[in-house]
Amino acid sequence: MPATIREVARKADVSVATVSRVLNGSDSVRPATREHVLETAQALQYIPNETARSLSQKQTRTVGVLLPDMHGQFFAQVIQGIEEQAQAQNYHVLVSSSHSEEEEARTMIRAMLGRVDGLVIMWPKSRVPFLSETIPKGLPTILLNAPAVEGASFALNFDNRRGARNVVRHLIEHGHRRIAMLAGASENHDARERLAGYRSALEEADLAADDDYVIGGDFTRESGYEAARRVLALSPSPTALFAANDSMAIGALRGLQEEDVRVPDDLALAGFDDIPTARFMMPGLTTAHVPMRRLGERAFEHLLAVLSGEAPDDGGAETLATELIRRTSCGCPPS
Amino acid sequence: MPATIREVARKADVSVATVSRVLNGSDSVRPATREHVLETAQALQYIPNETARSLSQKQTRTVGVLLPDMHGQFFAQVIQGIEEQAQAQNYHVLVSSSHSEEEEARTMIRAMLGRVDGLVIMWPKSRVPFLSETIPKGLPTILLNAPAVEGASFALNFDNRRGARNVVRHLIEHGHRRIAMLAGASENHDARERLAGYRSALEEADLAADDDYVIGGDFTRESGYEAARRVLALSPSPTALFAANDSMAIGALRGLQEEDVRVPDDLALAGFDDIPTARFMMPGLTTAHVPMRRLGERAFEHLLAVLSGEAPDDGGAETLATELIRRTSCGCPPS
DNA sequence: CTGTTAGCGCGTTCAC
DNA sequence: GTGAACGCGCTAACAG
Repeated sequence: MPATIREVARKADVSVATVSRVLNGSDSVRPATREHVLETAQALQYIPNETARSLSQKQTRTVGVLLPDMHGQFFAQVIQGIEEQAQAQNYHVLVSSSHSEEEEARTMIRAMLGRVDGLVIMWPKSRVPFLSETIPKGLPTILLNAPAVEGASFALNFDNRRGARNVVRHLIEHGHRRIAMLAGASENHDARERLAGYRSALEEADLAADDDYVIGGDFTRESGYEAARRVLALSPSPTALFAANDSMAIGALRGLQEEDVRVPDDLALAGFDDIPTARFMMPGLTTAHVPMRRLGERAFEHLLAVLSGEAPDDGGAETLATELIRRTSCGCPPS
Repeated sequence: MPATIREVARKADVSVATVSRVLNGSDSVRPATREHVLETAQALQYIPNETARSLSQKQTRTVGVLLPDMHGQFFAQVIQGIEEQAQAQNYHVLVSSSHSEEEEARTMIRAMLGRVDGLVIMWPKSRVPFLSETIPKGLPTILLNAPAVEGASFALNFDNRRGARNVVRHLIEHGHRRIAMLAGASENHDARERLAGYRSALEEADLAADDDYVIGGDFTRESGYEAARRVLALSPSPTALFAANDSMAIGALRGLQEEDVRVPDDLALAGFDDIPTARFMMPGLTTAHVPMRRLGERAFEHLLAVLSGEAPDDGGAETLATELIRRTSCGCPPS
């Protein structure tokens, strides 16, 4: 239905090569010719067939993005970070969300093969086994929030351990000595790192790290809500609670308030991520800010770099710093 | 780098046509031949080049999705709805978020042209002028949350007006007679409809609709937070506040609580959307549930229908019902 | 500067 | 059943 380059060429009385030249801005074409071609292209409402271009240029100018199912707020921010950079470079973004199941992820990756020039995969699970088996050698791949780099071109992580340690340190500075932790799923890489950060802060302050004080959760608000009760059952009672992410902290806050526990007076609380709502909780949630959008941006930037041969393809890594955000749930005065 | 169909054919000692046949499942091929081809394809790690397939089949099996910048849960949910359906039908999703600027949207649409078989565009602004000028005739387009259907194949909306009316009615049932509204931007279609619903509920109950009681916002938490002060300055004081979306309601709740206003005792509060956090606010936020994910699913379903000729391409419309969710911010007892 | 031509990788008639 | 050959729309040498 739409006009092809050939029709434009015929109508403008030039060759397809010339049309191609003027449309791709490049080469040398006589200004008069150029203008004439441009006009007839306009008149014919000519739109280049991107599929054909991709085929002949052997590049799709598209990156595939695979994200886990959860991470509601993250989803948006990461993609927007990627998308913004991509857009600026005339690249496109093909998304697909696996449901955190290995087999499904495999399927999705296979489906994207041949449609993308590179991949960005967020895979917070501990096992990252499928990469080398599923992704063809030579397809640049950026791994997000994943424990290992094997088979990937590059890995991007937050500084979870240090961030968590800073949060817990801050709680300690407030005078707390019995600090419980609401942990994430043990097979989640971020969750493990944050737990490790918690432990190292405790150790560094010569505080006992009682395993009973580590309560299991799964990063959902619901699990945080349910954990509140278990925290209150702890003996001796902790005076502070560090949740491995804000969603759980928000769930826990709700659960605590239902039990008339005052935060931070009866129990100080801190989270991780600094999701947008954290600031609007009452009290405001102290947390570690995680640059989600930046993660997406860096992922694309680096992908583009290896795509254009400016960066090696053999597994570098980078860590993005987090920042302690003091609000009032930890006991800090309102600013 | 990857193997082509030709190599498979040569290695298997058959023609490319045969390879193509077995790979596309169809036609009649001798079982022995089929198996042999399958094996060598496997051995060569053959992966069909999707770009080439698209070119020869004149279809990309890809849908483009254009969403406004407004971050938040919506983004994720709508895309996931679309993506899930697409995945099931072996389609792909190309995303791109405009920044709510017409010109930018145009650019993004143009960039996707020739790469997609259809478009899903969310455009809550009142003016939807660019469609017919920018989108080639014949490219199926589903419009989301938009006021008009001109030039689109189909339009999908929430029942904002009815939903808002129900929320306000509920507030009235609680005995409130002075109900203020925290409205969204006036150029936003959803916001206008919700305002209209508010007004009709008031009218229906013979309550005065004082314009002073309508406070302007922009759907962000921040605008809700700032609006809280203005609500408190109203005279006579309203006894209930209806926010046009949950984000603003959450911002307002925070602002009110900072002023020691008790919700719902001093001021009842209700929102709209039922975002995941609404339930975890303290008090729980009464709101209208909006099936965001379903919106995405329906969008793809219908797009596929027109793509396969099962549905007309000439501008039908559908409205998705919302549901009143009673929590405690309106004065309802905890369940 | 510009036109001709050969692919890009695959689906698909149309003969055999 | 199977193979040869053409075409999808465009880019990229290679000639002029």
